[in-house]
Amino acid sequence: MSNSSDTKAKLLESAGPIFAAKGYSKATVREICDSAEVNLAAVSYHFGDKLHLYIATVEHARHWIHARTPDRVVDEDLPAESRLALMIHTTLTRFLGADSETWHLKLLNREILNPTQACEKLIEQHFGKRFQELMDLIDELGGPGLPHDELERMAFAVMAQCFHYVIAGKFVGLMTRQSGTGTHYTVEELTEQITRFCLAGIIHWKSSPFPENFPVPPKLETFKNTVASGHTIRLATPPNSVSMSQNSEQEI
Amino acid sequence: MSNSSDTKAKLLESAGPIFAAKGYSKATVREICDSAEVNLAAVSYHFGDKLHLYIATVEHARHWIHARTPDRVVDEDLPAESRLALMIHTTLTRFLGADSETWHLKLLNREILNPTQACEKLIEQHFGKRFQELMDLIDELGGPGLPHDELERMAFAVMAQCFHYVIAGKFVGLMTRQSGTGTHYTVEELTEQITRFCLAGIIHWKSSPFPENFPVPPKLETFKNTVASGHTIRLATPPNSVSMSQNSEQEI
DNA sequence: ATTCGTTTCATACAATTGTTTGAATCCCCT
DNA sequence: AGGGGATTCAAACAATTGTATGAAACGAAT
Repeated sequence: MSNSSDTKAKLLESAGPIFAAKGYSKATVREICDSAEVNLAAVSYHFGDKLHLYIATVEHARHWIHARTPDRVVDEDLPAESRLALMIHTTLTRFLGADSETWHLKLLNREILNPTQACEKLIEQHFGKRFQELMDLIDELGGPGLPHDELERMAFAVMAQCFHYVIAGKFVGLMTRQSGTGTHYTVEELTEQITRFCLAGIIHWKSSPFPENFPVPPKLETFKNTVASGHTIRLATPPNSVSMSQNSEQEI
Repeated sequence: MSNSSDTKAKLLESAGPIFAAKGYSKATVREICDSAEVNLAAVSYHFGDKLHLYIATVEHARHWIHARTPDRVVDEDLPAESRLALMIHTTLTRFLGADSETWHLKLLNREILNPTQACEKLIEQHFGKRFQELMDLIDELGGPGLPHDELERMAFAVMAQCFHYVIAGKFVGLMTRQSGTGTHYTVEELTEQITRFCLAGIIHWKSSPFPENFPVPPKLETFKNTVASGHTIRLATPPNSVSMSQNSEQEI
């Protein structure tokens, strides 16, 4: 067996950042093997094919993170507000950090946005824990008696804002280029912004009214000659709700 | 010239949904030509190459939307709360609708997440308008005197939540599968949720405190043995702020 | 009807990429 | 020292994809 696990490990370590940066299909096995300084056939020999190398890489990343992440990320003794800030700061730091340091999480993040076959349960388990933690926190902050679905969607609201600066970073850059506020998007400023915004949202959630019977948005096709005026809310929803409909064939 | 523009139009119409669904690199010229029922060489002949077909398609989509979208999407006479709800509803409806009806916007959305060379200014212009509209609305809601950068980031907070269900739809589906709340993610419920949450966040923004001196999040490497305890906020930020750093090589 | 520029078509080419192959090499064991 | 399984290597194969080519078909003007 000799140094068999050596090449295998080199491959896993090299494949991680590349898969994380370029995604499954744009990462080439040649590039990975070059980076790992192993022969091209090594992937086939040690993992069977590219897909199974990828799966092993995701597993590797999950283990790496799992081994270094305590069951509860935040200290129970802190006030809830600080715990929320801490969670947000941690997430932003890890997602916005240099590639070389944070590819593990970025790879999992890629799986979040585009789950692939064999990894769904893993992702579900790992992020499910973090998500539950966030929901508990929101429950504590938002006062008791919040319905489960509202809690869930508020947790998504927090996550969405953290994700946004990772996913749509280039867009943020474009939008802020002309206003010259590009320097206001450091991890610290974003942490403060998101924390304060979400705290206000959560704490005042119950007393925040929804403007009822707001005019239905005109459909795109008839936009030109229609002026919005007060109907009731349009009830027609797409056949499937949000769950599995979007991003149907983006990766793998 | 005969029916030259016929094939050209067929190509543009067929390329749109395909590029929108699969992205630039995964969409193949052959697939597009098959769908358009034109010869393979038509792309080369009419557009030069695949890239210029793509650029033309984005342009086409932008024109299509631009011609159907009034300068101001929302009615000035409505109360600001209703206008926010309307904006959010419109965005969600368009992004979560069936592919065949909404590929124009989805293609532009793809450009947002991953701007490509020739289209940046177009996207910037189109979405810049919508973004400014949103910022004006938040300014009106959040009371006067809000600094520009705070306004900007709040607008991103609203956008981020709308985008989230488009981008991370599969993730939402996975997370909500076990709790059985999948039916709570219709356009209407999401509109209400996001509107109420953001309204609370915006209106109570000024009075929402940031927990100062919250403990610094332990770095991943040392997670296991470190217990968070009160330092000051870590000031070290990644060399570049969020702007152009992420998603460096996802698409062409 | 012939001509000529435009458009379409079937086919071929070159580059890339995942995978395979069979020989060469290494390393442990007796 | 040598046998034998495990591993590495260079080269090749097959499939896909963007693009180019040259002939054929078309349509309007003469």
